[in-house]
Amino acid sequence: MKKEKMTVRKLQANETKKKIYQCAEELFRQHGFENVTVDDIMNKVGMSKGTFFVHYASRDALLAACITEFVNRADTDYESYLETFPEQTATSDILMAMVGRIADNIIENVGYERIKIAYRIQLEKTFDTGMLLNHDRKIYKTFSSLVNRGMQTGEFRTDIPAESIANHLVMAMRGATYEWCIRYPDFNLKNHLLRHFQILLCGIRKR
Amino acid sequence: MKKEKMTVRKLQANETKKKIYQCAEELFRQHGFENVTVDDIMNKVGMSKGTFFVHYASRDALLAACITEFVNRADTDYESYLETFPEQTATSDILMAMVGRIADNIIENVGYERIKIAYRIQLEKTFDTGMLLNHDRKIYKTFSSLVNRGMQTGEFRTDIPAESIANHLVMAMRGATYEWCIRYPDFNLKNHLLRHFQILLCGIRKR
Amino acid sequence: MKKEKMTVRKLQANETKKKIYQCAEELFRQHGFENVTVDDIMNKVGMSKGTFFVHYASRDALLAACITEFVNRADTDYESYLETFPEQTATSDILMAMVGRIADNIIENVGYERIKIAYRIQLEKTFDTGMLLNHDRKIYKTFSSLVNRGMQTGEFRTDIPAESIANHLVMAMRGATYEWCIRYPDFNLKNHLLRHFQILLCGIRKR
Amino acid sequence: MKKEKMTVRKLQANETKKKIYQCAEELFRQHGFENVTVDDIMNKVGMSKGTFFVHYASRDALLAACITEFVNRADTDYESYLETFPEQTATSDILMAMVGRIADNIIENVGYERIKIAYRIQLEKTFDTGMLLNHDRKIYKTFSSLVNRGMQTGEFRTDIPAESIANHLVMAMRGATYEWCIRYPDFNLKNHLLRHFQILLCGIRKR
DNA sequence: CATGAATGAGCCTTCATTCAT
DNA sequence: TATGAATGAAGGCTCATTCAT
Repeated sequence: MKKEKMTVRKLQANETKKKIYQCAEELFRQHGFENVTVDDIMNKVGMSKGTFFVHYASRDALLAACITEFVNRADTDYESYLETFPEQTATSDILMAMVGRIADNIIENVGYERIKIAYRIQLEKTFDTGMLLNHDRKIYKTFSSLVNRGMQTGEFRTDIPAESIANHLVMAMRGATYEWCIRYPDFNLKNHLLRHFQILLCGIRKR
Repeated sequence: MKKEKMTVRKLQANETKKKIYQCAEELFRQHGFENVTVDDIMNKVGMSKGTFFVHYASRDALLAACITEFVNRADTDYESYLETFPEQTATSDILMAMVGRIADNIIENVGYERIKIAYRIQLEKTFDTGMLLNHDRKIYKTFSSLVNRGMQTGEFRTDIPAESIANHLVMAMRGATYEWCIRYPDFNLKNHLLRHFQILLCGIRKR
Repeated sequence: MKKEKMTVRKLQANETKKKIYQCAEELFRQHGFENVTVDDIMNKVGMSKGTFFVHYASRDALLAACITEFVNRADTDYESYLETFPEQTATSDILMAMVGRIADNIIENVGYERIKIAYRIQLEKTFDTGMLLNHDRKIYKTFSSLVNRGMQTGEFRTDIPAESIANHLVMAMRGATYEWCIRYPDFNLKNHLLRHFQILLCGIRKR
Repeated sequence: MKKEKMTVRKLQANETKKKIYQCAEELFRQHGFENVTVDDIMNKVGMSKGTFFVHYASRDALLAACITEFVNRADTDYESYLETFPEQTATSDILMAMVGRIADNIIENVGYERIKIAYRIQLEKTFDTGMLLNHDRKIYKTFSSLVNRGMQTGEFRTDIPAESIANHLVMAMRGATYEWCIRYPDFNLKNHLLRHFQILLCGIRKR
């Protein structure tokens, strides 16, 4: 009985915390990180400023929470996706499918504003940028194993180390994503990305 | 006589404005745009705060001036550089030389901090970002004409429009530069850029 | 049955109130009155903030309770101590023994931090300082009767009223205690006090 | 001409700073150090809060300035006063005159509220308490040399080191002053001090 | 043109207290 | 009784901008 009461209140509290988070996030996306004050957030939430500090130790704590969220959103498990392909599928095709899927994830799951913020933060380095770059290591590994597969099947050139090629691919991904951020909405991320990787693929193929 | 005095004053004024600009720019590079106050700037200049507003309408006006400068710095006339190559030079070689030159210009003339700021500003869009993207059109044209040349000499594939290829190349440049910004100093821009373009080149070449 | 429960609850409540008091007191001694918040206290107690206000009407109410406690601690019954001396003991000796005992009580029973707080509060007069000065009247009486005894036995001068001399002695006590507070720990209260009273004693003795 | 203008403005600025100081000081005396906010001060001054920070780096900076002032006020040069006495004057008389003069200085020049604050600060030790105790060293020396004189003229007992006696005297001064602070206005500092020193003097005299 | 004192809106944070559960 | 989420009034401090000199 006591426990239930506790749960009800905690539920409400969580609701509040979530609302703060959501309002903040929306404002961040609209106006950028540094241009949103605690006042702005709590005005939007419709509660008192003091309440903010009940749920977040500081403005920075909320920022950190946001960034963590962004990273998590981008952290789709691509590895498992790879296993869905029939064994005889050409590595190039897997690679292209992969790139398409990543693009979809970025566009739909992460979203333009969030990505933009993530890219800004990396340039500002106010926060531990390691998080974001670490995350990429997963992508590095994914690409790396993919390139290796292509080398073993004799599809890809072998004069450049697989790892190095993977680096180039990730860099290209990031480059296209950055381009999307600054050209939005006049830039179709998926299309450009696919075409770009087609060119890169030609450059990687054994001839 | 009155005129002379005016001239003297104007000269002094220009001197002052320039000094403000230089001090501000250095501070911006050191601490980032948002973290430098008018006080900081004028402390460094060694003049009073009021003087700042004599020469710049607002803090933002100075920022805008800075960005314009950054763009101009990057605006080396690469076209003329192209003409220095003997007529029979392979387009691939010219392209690679070109990329190397651009890298040198970015690294030495523009500099890491300035580039980083420019890239940040594009993401923040507090200012007219058009400037920066316009500037690139020059590079687009340069790459475009280069790709065209390669197509005419039969070196490059012709199934993709030259302009489109140029777009991919510029995007790759920007991607590598962004990577430099976030990985600095553990990332050799010129090396990576050249290797990356070698791969791209393979993807563009006729086979 | 209901009654028993009530008693149980009351006991628990008292327990809680006491715990709050003890934790608060320790924090006050460590960090000073103004630097301890209700949060700090209840954190140490390990209960919720709301509970504090169940037991104390306000933060100030707790402070008042503390001060009362301090006073009570200092309120050792010195009178009864006096009676332990053989009748023929010289008054000077009793006086000195008395002073030594008071010093011991201050040092060991009351303690440095508590005394310091008490002395500060008297200067701040945020609370009813009367309490503290009233308490002293007991000491006045003790000293007074002692001085009277000395006069009757012909040990002490009689040109100054006994009460007035007692006032001087208490003031000297307080002065030395204040000195202890501000020179702690480089000041041995008991030693200094005894030496000081030796001088005073010389000034009081009949010659 | 330019200089004069400068002077006029600086004069006004100094005026403002002084006004802030005076208003602050008055509020401090009325309500105690911690209970006065920058808002309070500037409300009284009748200028904007920002102006406060033009003249004082922080609230604490103002507090420090106040305390320094208090100390300076108490720092009357008693040494020179000593020299005004005819050579054959009895040391006891000089000592008593000295004490009277110190009392006058405390009462009239320093003032009740300021002394109270100084004594509180010593107990709080928020600030460098050294300042206040250092100042006393002057008094120590003054008393010390006076006691020495008394010993040399054979007026004072010599079984206690002059320095030690001086310590007792200063402590007594401080004790009486503290008493004044907490008993104000029902305590005549000068009278009590003189009577107290008369007793002490008896204790110090050779017999 | 240069100065720098004055401004005031704004910012993040703290904390005693209330109250529904 | 106990809880802890919510409150809101302060508090100290920053900073771009204005303006009289």
